[in-house]
Amino acid sequence: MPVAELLPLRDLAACCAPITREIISELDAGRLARTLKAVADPARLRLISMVAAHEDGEACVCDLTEPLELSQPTVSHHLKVLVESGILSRSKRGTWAYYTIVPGSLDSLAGLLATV
Amino acid sequence: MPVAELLPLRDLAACCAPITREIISELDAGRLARTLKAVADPARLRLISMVAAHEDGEACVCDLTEPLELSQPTVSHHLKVLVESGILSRSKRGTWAYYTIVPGSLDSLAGLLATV
DNA sequence: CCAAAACATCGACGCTCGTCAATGTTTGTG
DNA sequence: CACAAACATTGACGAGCGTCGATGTTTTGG
Repeated sequence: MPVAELLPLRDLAACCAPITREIISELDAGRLARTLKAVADPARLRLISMVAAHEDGEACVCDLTEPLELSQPTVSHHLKVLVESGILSRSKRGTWAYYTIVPGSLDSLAGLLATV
Repeated sequence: MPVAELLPLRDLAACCAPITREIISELDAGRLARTLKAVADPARLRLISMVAAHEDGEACVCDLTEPLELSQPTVSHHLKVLVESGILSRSKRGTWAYYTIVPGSLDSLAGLLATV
């Protein structure tokens, strides 16, 4: 089944204006909050940072578990949250799962927060 | 006692580079996550939006309780979280408490998320 | 076909968070 | 001074979240 069916971030960036332009609707507030919650975690922020800084902009779980000092299931859980939010994308090659930052996703999210 | 002693947002914007420039430290990740958590809530997003859209960019609790369909203590709680995060500021005039968006706060937060 | 490696999923446990009713505090008014 | 209005604070409850150990799934290698 295709992965890119519902990407909350893409929906938000396409439909919504920045927070301070007009009063955000109850529905959009809920969707934006869910995406922000995905980023509002120390472990997930570090994961994003580590994926971006890694070679070729992609990293597998084994690269991330040790420096994060978290168990492998926990890291997999966090990565899943980030993928479901449209911030990371997952591509499996062999036994390894490589994670990449979805281009423009963080900028879209930032754009919804910015005043201008 | 003075209020503007520890403003997490101001600290973060002053000390940290965007997430994707270099690997964020464990300490900075925790601080940035706390600030993001303050925004990652539907009610608080709508509060920010409503304060920004209100006349003169400021609003009191009585202006916000009814359209949010939340109790007054809950609204006060959310506003307190936003003030402690450095996103809103509170100024009391008479019996009323007026809330305003701290200039540049949202942009600083957005800047930490943006890729460029 | 069997064993090992790399992840994903599950179940469970504490802890935090959002919400409200009740109460406290401060300011203005008669 | 007494009363009302506007908020803030407290205490409590249920829901959600981060974490882990244990287990399941898939792929590679012999």
